[in-house]
Amino acid sequence: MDEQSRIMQTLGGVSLAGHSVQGGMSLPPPHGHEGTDGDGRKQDIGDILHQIMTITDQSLDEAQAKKHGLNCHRMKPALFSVLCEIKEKTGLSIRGAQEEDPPDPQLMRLDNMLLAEGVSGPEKGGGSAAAAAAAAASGGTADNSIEHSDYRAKLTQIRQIYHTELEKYEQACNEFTTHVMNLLREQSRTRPISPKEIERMVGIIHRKFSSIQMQLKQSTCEAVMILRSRFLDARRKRRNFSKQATEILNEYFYSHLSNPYPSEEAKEELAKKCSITVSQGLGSTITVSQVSNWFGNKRIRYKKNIGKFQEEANLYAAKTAVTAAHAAAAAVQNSQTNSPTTPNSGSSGSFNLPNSGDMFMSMQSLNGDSYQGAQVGANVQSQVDTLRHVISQTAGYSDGLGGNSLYSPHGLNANGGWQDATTPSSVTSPTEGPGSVHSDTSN
DNA sequence: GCTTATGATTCAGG
DNA sequence: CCTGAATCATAAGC
Repeated sequence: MDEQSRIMQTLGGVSLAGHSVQGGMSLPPPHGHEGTDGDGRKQDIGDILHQIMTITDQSLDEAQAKKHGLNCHRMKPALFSVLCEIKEKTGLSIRGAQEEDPPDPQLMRLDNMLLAEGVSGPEKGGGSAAAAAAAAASGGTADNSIEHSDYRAKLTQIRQIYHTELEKYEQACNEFTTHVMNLLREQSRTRPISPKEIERMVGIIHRKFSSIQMQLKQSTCEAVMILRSRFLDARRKRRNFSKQATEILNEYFYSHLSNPYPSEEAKEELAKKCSITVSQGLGSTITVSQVSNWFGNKRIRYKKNIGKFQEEANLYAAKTAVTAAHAAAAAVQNSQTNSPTTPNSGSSGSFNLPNSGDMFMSMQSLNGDSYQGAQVGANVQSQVDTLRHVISQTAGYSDGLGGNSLYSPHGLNANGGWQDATTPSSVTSPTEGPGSVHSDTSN
C-alpha cells in the first residue's frame, strides 16, 4: 500500500488533461463537500481513487462491477495516462539503472569458443558430411585421421544438439514474448500499462531467455572441452614410436650429426618412411611435426649428454655406414692405409675424429667391424670419391681428445650449439653420399 | 613404487 | 615460424 499512497500523493502535482489538479490534495475524503466545478472534479478523482484503492477489499462480483464502472468512467482515459506517467516516473527510474547491460564478457568468451570450435557460426556441411569432409581433409596430411574424424563426428553431434536446443529456446522465447505482449495489451485496457512498459517487459523476457541460452552455451562448451580432452588432448598421451620408426629417425640423425636439421622435405620423407614401416604393424602414423619434435628432443638430449648417446651413435653409425662401406671399402683401401691419424680402431668404436658426423660415419664404415649384410648403394663411385675427399681432409685434423674419448662431433661448438655447415663435409650434397644411404631418402 | 626414457607442450629469442 | 630449453605426462623397465 506504500506504493499506492505514494502514487496518490504524486498525483496531487500532476497536470490532468489540461486541468491543474491543485496540490495539497492528499487522500481526499471520499465524501467531501460539493463546491465549485473544480472542486467537483477533485471530488470525482478522489472518489475514483478511493474506489480503486478499496477494490481489493471487495468481493469478486462487487469488484468486477466496480471495475466495469470505472472503465466506463469519463475520467478514465485521463486518469489512465496520468497513472502511466506516474508509473513511468517511479518504476522506470528504478529499473533504469539495471537495464544497462553491456555485452557480458563471459558470454562473449563462450561465443568465441563455440565459434572457434566450429559449434556455432556458419554451417559447414553439417551432419555426417562434415565429419566425412574433415576426415578427407586430414587424410591428405597423413594426420591421425581416424581419431580426428571421430572427434569431428562427435563435435558435429554436439553442434546439432546445440542448434536444435538453441532453436527451441528461440521459439519458446518468441512464443512467450508474444503471449506476454498480448496479455499486457489486453490488460492495458484496464491497467495503466504503457507501450513503453510492454517494450521493457519484452526486454526482460529476452534477457531471461538469453541467460538460459548462456547456460546452454556453457554446457555446450563443457561438452566440447570434455571431447577435446578425450580426443585431441589424447595427443599428449604419449605413445612410443615403433622400433623401426625410431631406427629410421636415429639413422638420419646420426648420419647427419654435423647438421641434424632435416629440411621440410626430409622431414616429410622421414615421416612417410616411418609411417610406412609402422603401418605394417598397428601403430599410428607419424607426422611431420612429430618428426620435428623428435629431432628437437633428440638434438637437445644428445647435446646434453653426448656420452650417454655415444654407444647409440656408434651403433647407428655402423648401421648406416654399411652401404658405403661395402661399396667403397675396396676402393678406398689405399686411402685408409695412408691415413695416419686414425685412432679409432677397435671394435668398441670410440671416435675421436673431430669431424662431422658424416665423416664419422665414413670412418666407421672403413673400420668394417661389425657389419652384417648390406645393400650396395647405387652411386658407388660418388661415394668413393667423397670418401677420398673426406679422408684426405681428415689427415689435416689431429684429435686432441684422450683415448677413452667421448666422441665429439665437429658440428658441435664450444657453446654446445651446432654450427652451421662448418665442415665442408656437412650439409652440402657430395658429403652426404658416403655417410648415408638416407641422403637419397631425403630427396 | 621408483627411475628412466621419451613424445608433446610451452615459452622465449631471433 | 623455427629452434632451444624447460617442463609435463606417460610408458617402460626395474
